[in-house]
Amino acid sequence: MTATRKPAASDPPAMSYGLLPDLLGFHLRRAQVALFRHFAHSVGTAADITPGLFGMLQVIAANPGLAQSRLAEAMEVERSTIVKVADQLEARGLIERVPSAVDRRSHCLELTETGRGELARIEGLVLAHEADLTAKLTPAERQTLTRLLIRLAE
Amino acid sequence: MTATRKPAASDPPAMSYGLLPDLLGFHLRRAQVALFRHFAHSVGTAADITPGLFGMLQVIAANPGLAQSRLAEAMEVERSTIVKVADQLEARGLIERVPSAVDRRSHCLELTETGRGELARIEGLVLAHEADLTAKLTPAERQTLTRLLIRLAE
DNA sequence: GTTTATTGTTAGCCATGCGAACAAATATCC
DNA sequence: GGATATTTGTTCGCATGGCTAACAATAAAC
Repeated sequence: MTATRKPAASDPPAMSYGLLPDLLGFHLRRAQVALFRHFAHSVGTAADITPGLFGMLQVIAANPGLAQSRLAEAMEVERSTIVKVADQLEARGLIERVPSAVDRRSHCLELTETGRGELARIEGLVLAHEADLTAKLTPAERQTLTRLLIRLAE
Repeated sequence: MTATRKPAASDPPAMSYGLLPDLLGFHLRRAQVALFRHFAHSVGTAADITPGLFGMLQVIAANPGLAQSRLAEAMEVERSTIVKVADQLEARGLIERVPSAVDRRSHCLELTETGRGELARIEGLVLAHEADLTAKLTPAERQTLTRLLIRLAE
C-alpha cells in the first residue's frame, strides 16, 4: 500500500505548469515577483519608494554631477525615460538638476540635503529587507546565486 | 609599479553603482532583462509572442478546460488581468472560451487546433532559446541556479 | 428563500518603458 | 571660419502589464 490516497471528487484538480518549470525565465520571474512583494512590504510601507527609483537614487548618489544621458546609459534605458524619473525625484525634493558649468546642454543630477538624509534612511531599510529576504540562504548560497545571475546576464 | 595606468583626461569617469551590486534584486533584474532581450531576439522575431503570453498558453495547454479564475490563481494575477490575456489569445485564434457545462458563469479555456500547432512550434523556439541562453552554464550550475531561485521565491 | 460568494467583465488608473520629432548647444571636418 | 553632424534634454503618443472598484449573472450556504 502506497501513501497516495484515493483522490476525492472535491479535490482541487492538480495544476500543471507544463514546460514552465524547466525554464529559467519562469523561476527568474517568480523570484523577482517575490522580491518585489517583499520590498513593497518591508521598504515601501516605510518610505514610498520602488526598487527602480531606489536604484536610480543609488547611482546618482554614487556619481555626483552625473548627466542624465550618463544615467540612462548606466541603467540601460532611454534618455526619455530618465526625464520622468528625474521629474519625480526632483518633485519630491530628493535631487536637483544643476546646469553643467562646461556644457550648457546638460543637467548634472545632484542629491539635495533632503535627498541625502532620505537615502541614508532608505538604505537602512533596503539592507534590512535584503537580509530578511536572503535569510533563507546561507552566505555561500547567496554568493553562488549572485555569481550565476551575473554570468547569465553578461 | 602597479599595472594601473595614469588616468587621462579623456577617460570616461568610472561609473559606480553604489550599493546595488550587493543587492540580489539588482542582479535578478539584470538577468531578467538579458533573458527578455534574448527571448525577443530568438523567439519573438519568429513567432510574435512574449514570455508572459507563452506562460499563459503553457498553463492553458497543460490544464484543458481551465476556468479563467483558476488561471489567474495559477499565474498569481487578478481575474481582470486574465480577461485581456484571453482576449488577445482568442483574437489570434489560439484559444477558445468554451462555456462550462456545469457552471454557467465560467468559461473554460481550450486551445484551438491552430493554437496547438502554434504552441508546438513556439515550444521548439523556446527550448532552443533556453539552451542557447544557458549555454554559458554547466548543467549542474543551471540546476543550482534554478533551485536557489525556487528557494528565494517561496 | 434570503443572503453570501464566485465568475467574468468593463472602466479607469498607474507605472514603466519605447520611439519619433525638436530646439539648443557642442563637435567635427573641410 | 563656417557647414554639417552629433549630443542633450524634452515632449508627445503609444504599448504593455498590472491594479482596483463596480456590476450583472449565477451558484452556494444557511
